[in-house]
Amino acid sequence: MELNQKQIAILQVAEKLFSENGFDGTSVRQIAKEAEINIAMISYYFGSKEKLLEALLFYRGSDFKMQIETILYNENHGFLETIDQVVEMVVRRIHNNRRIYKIVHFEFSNLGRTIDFENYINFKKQNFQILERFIQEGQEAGVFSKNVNIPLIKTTILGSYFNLYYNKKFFQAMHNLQDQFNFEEYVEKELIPHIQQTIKALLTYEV
Amino acid sequence: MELNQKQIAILQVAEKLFSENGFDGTSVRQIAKEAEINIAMISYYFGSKEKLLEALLFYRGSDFKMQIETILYNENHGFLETIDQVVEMVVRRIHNNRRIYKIVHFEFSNLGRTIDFENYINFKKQNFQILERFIQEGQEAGVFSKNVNIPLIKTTILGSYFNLYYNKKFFQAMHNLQDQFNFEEYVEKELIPHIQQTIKALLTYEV
DNA sequence: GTTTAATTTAAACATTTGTTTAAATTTGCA
DNA sequence: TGCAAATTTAAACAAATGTTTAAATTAAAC
Repeated sequence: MELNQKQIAILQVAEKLFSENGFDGTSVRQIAKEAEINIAMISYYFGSKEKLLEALLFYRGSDFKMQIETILYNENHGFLETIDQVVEMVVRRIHNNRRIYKIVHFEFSNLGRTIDFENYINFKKQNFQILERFIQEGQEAGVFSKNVNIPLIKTTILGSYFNLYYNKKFFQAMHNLQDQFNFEEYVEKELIPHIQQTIKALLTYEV
Repeated sequence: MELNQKQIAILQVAEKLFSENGFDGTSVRQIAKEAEINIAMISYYFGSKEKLLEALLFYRGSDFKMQIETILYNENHGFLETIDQVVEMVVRRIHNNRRIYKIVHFEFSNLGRTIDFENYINFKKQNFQILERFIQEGQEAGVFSKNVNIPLIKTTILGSYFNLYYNKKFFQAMHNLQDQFNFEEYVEKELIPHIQQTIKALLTYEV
């Protein structure tokens, strides 16, 4: 599907509004107003509101292409240093794509709404396999513990990020962080080091 | 606020539907139909749809009372075994309350919708402080590493659970788990041990 | 410059939305 | 039993929803 500049502008507005207010909490009139277009343009370009969401997922799907391979096969460093780099990169990437992740989590985590996710899953599968192979190499090299659930390692990395993101408001209030809590700064200075430390600990922990 | 049986039944239906379809994706007619009541009963009992949500959060808030204290101060066991028990209990508890957590995550993670969360935050704060004190004791006993971000430990535990929950469909497809993937079983047999292992590793990891 | 296609517009559409009304029914109590 | 309060009902309300229409405007092609 070819997208012109106007279509991309609409998708970006839709992504913002869907992630802030949900799919059902966003009206096509809101999107049209914020994107400064006529309501009918949404049907004209995308067919319907549902198809607009599909187009958005497809559009962002191509953004998911990741540079993990270049880090993993630039093997000048040790396994533990490489893990640090991978965690840093993964967290920054999901932070950049947090809106579309939120949409996916909330609109598709139940069985109700269904669209074709084959591309999405295939892409994630590829990414995962690269990480899986790296951890296995570390295990064979005797650096990483063998008794770990590799799929759940990614779950823990992403989960730590998103649970902070989804509870941002409460986290700040709970831990008496300064009023003008800077989420991005906290991610860089606290969350990324925490996850790095956690994953390294797990991968070197002998039971 | 006193709630009779009929009101509680309505709240439970609302909780199910809100968590499956979101607040805006659920109509009062759906709730009324599934709860087998007349639409007007929602206004009659709760005032409005928004106030129904507030009542639900308040109702579930009292469920959040947790039994962590009884585990932590039954100090027959070592610190590491106690951590295992705490993780197990926390995960099971959020699993039981997963619907209301999802509602909170998605309806309140952005600044748009706001209601009074003081009770919710105060309660979570109390829970957190119990855990915090326990970890500090472990640190003073020389069992736990001192270089950890305690607030983020809870973030990692909850995040691991919810990221699996929100990606259930994809996780299953990605890792070629059997078709009749049993989420509850996977939580018990794989996720809980994984998180236990992760937290113990982190708390004993020396940098 | 004319004609054809693509884009943009305002208006209208049928539904669905949350809420209210006023009458009917049930319940609790003297 | 009689009466007042609480509950339940069907119907109606205005407002908002996603989508379509047909005309108007702009861009592209010849």
